[in-house]
Parts: sequence; structure tokens; C-alpha cells
Amino acid sequence: MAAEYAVRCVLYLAQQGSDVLVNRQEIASQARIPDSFLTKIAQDLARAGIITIKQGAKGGYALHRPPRQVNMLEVVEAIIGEISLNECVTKPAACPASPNCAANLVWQEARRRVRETLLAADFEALAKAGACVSPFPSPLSPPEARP
Amino acid sequence: MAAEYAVRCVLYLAQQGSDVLVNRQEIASQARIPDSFLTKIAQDLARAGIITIKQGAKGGYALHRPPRQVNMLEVVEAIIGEISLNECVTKPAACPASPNCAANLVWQEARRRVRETLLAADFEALAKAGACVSPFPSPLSPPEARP
DNA sequence: GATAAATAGGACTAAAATAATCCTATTTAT
DNA sequence: ATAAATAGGATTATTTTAGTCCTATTTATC
Repeated sequence: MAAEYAVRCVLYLAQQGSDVLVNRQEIASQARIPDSFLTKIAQDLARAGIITIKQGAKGGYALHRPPRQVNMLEVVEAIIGEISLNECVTKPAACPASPNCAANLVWQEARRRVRETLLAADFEALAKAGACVSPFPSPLSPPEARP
Repeated sequence: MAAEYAVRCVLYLAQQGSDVLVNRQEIASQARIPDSFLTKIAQDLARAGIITIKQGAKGGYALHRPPRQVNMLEVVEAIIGEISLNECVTKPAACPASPNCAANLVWQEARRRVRETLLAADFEALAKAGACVSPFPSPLSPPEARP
């Protein structure tokens, strides 16, 4: 959940435009995130340099950069750490044979592709594509004709 | 862990060749899987038609098909169910906006690519390439010569 | 058929990860 | 000075995962 909450939070901020300060309760209710939990998520996002937190009266959160320069990979990894898929990738020590293990290479490739996919998804595109438009042309949905 | 154990188990069987019956303790020690846990994993693999279980004296496990026809995706999914990466993919209900949510499409694409990668990894190739299963005989119970 | 060697499968426990909450402290606008 | 915000640590609850244990059943062999 936490990573999804983070994506929704950043998406909501991106929709307001960068540098627009939004108070936490508004984000929580609009993006359907438990308010107290959002506190924690925001802290991670701030630590990763994705959002800016302004404390005190009239405080709130804002994107720290233009939405174009924020992607899903960093948002997700700000929350859960580096995506790894499985232990044989993260803790090679757990598997004595892993340096020359073909299965390990498959996991690494799978991981690489997931990260690549999330990296390609920037929040400007996500915010714009509210309407069913996939950022990926090929197998999921046919490319759209431009007006 | 369970999915990794399953991969190691199938890999070990693939290395012995298909149709070769191996007793559970040997697999457990060679593939470094807690013996009692392997019981559970084997049941899932059998249910998925990946291995054959022979009960009774001189019983054990064997691959149910040639290694070429078994891939990492089905082995992993036999254990953990369909790979989903996150809830917004599995339970669209959890997110009222998901049908037209661009982030959701990104998750789906990422998932598609992981599954595609694991699908392409068949156990004949893995076994040939040399993998996860320790090349060293187990100190606990060395494998017996099979007639 | 009796027996010993295997695995099946359900019940159970332990540990870890995740989600979420609460409370006190601190920051800031007015 | 005060009220409106968020920070951040401590804590709890829930769920998932890992692993164990025990009794039942299956099968080869004598």
C-alpha cells in the first residue's frame, strides 16, 4: 500500500502543478490515504528530494521539481527501497552458487525491466494521461492518433 | 523464500534428467531447503503439474515433463500465485480510478515484462547454464549412488 | 499379510513485514 | 503569544511468510 499511496500523493501534487503547496489533509482525502500514514510517506518522499515540506501554519507539501522530472521508480523506491523481486538478488550470500547461477541472472533481468518501466513513467505524462492513455505504445494498447 | 526454494528444487530435478525419481531428503539437502518445508512446496508443484510425486517406500519426486517444457514463471506462480507487483493491479476495486489510471497501466506493463522474462527461462537452459544448486556434496547426507 | 520406508496433508507456531495510529515536540504565519 | 501545521518517535494491530509437528496413507519388499 505505502508505495501506491506515495504514487497517488505525488500524482495529486503533479496535477496541481509544481510548487503549489497543498495541505496534508487535502492530499489525504483526495488521494485516499490515511492522514496519519501520509505523514510517514511524506517524510520518505522529502528525504528523497521528491517533495518539499513546509512546516507551521499554512504549511503543506509541494513537488520539489517539475513533474516531468519525477518518475514512478524513484517514488516507489523512496518508500520501499530498491526493488529486488527476490532475496537471491538482494542477498547473494543467501545462495552460495549465485554468482554463476542462471536463475539469478533471470531474476536480475526481470528486475532490470521492471525498474526500466517505472523509470520511463514520468509524472507529467501520468498527470496528463488521466484518460485511459497508456504511456506504452505496443502490446497493451495501440498507439493513438494525434489531433 | 518459498518461490526460490521451488526454483532450486525443480532445477535440481532438471539436472538429474526428467523422470528420475529423487527422494525428498536428497533434494532438501542438495538444494538447501528445509525438509519439512519442501513437503509443502512439492505439493504446490505437483498440483501445478510440474512434478510427479511417488509415495511409499522408494518414493520421491520427479519432473513431470522434459525440463525444456518447464519455465520459471510457472514454477514461481505455482507457489505464490499470479505475480502482481502491487495491489492496484490485483484488486482494481481498491482504487476507484484505476480503469483510467495511467499509473495502473504502468504497473500492468511492468508486470507483463516480469512475467515475460520468467516465461522465457526454461529449465533445460537453466540446468545447462549451471545454477543455484550447490556443486558441493552436502556435509549432512551425501547423495547416494542411484542404480 | 506384516512391516518398514516414504510422502500427504492439516493444524499449529514463530517471526517478520506492513499498515496504521497516537502523542509530544517543533516550526511558522498572523 | 497563539493557533495552525507538520515532525518524528513509540507503539499497536494485522497480515504474510517461514517453518514445524503429528497422524494418516501409500507402496515396496519379505
